[in-house]
Amino acid sequence: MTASPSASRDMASSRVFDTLKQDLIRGRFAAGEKLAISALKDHYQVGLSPLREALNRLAAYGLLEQVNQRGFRVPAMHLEELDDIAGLRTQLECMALTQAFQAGYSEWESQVLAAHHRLRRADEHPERVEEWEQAHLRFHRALLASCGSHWLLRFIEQLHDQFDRYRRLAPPNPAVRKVLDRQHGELVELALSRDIRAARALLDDHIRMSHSVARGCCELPASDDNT
Amino acid sequence: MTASPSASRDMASSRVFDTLKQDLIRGRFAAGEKLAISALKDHYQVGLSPLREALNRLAAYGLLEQVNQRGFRVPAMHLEELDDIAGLRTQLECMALTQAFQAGYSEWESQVLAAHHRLRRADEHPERVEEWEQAHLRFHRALLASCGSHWLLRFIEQLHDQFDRYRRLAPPNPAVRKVLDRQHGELVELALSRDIRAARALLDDHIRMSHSVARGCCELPASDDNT
DNA sequence: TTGAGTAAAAAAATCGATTTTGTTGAGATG
DNA sequence: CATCTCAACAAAATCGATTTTTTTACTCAA
Repeated sequence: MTASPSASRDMASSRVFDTLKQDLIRGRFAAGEKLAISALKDHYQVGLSPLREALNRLAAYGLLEQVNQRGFRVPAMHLEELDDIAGLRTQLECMALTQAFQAGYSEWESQVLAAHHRLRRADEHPERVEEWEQAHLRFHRALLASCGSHWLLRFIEQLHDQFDRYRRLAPPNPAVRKVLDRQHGELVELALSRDIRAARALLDDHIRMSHSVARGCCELPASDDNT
Repeated sequence: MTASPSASRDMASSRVFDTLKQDLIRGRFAAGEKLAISALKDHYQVGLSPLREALNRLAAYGLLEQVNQRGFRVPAMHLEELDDIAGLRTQLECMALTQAFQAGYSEWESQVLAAHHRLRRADEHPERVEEWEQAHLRFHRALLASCGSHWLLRFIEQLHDQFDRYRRLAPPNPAVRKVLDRQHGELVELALSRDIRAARALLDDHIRMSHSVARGCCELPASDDNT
């Protein structure tokens, strides 16, 4: 789940890194907001050192900004940046998809099918949003997993997190969700039949649709409020 | 120069981040080596907290590995990974180059010319290796700077650092250096004439050449020694 | 009223010490 | 002789307190 630190459930800094990361992606903090370190310390029940280490990791990961001598703040959100993220994500995922189709064998197919099954299961309980989100993330991960490039997967993961930060601003939309879900199923079929061209086009559409949904909600939130 | 923390010359943690980052890229530590934190503390003349914060950032950046409850270690180096890095770097830089050519205007052209001039100047003093390295990095940065994608540039920078970690293992080779230098000049010309196709091919060659040089030295160092 | 200067308060960064965890090796046991 | 246990040690992670820097609040002069 975490990007960089081959995480450990035993370290306070890793624990707070994971939860803070999720909270940032879920939009629990306002864009541009300055983080009050001592408040976080109380909220997450950790000491200063592990908290600061987690904040440093998140800043290096791009989910926080660290400024000179005045702490950490949540990055502002701009329509422009969303477009950048979505466009690059499309390119990198299509690249990875192509390689995954070329390199993937039966183990990969099994993992994709399994992940898709879990995603459909999660679909049956629309109220458990976080479970669906996790299954969704894992499905897309499984789809590209066999691409063979550690670094490409790493960047895609990072972009996905950034993208979700925008996408999560949008309210749930059952109609859109239904379309996206159908696309997931089609992606699985195209993966099994190794139809690269069609799969790339579909993945492109898939991201484009989430993109336009997120785009609709991006202008609303203030881009630079301070606290 | 640094990737994530909009750096400040005033923070101990940022200072040690920068120097440690350079030392890692320059290969001052053996691949796979476990870092002795208290030794680093003495060597870099900082306290534990800023040092640990820097280590955490470097781990999130991918220049260190953090393991459970046993500190930090320098990532092992594998031929396989070098190929991954080089391949992805080629793709991303070609992508950025194309966009840069489309979007770049006179200010960009000026910056490219200026950076190239500084690189040629640095060439005149082969003994000042670090100056050349910096000028080289800045030249490539200037070439892609106008591509318009913050995230693409960020990933390229990260890959460049990873690539250099391998490339720096190779001993200086004046013959290769001469070819690479000529290519820099040609890239400038192609940038000014906006010859995208030729420039992409040349950039591909350029990276491929560094890649093969680095490749020659990658099998020698032990891939997983512990301390 | 505004603006520069300054002192008090708040926040961030850092330090030193403590706690926790992992590692090593001697001795006991099968 | 191999393996297991457990104490002693070393290292990492964390805590609490201190130092440094920024921000705020206030005074006084233009």
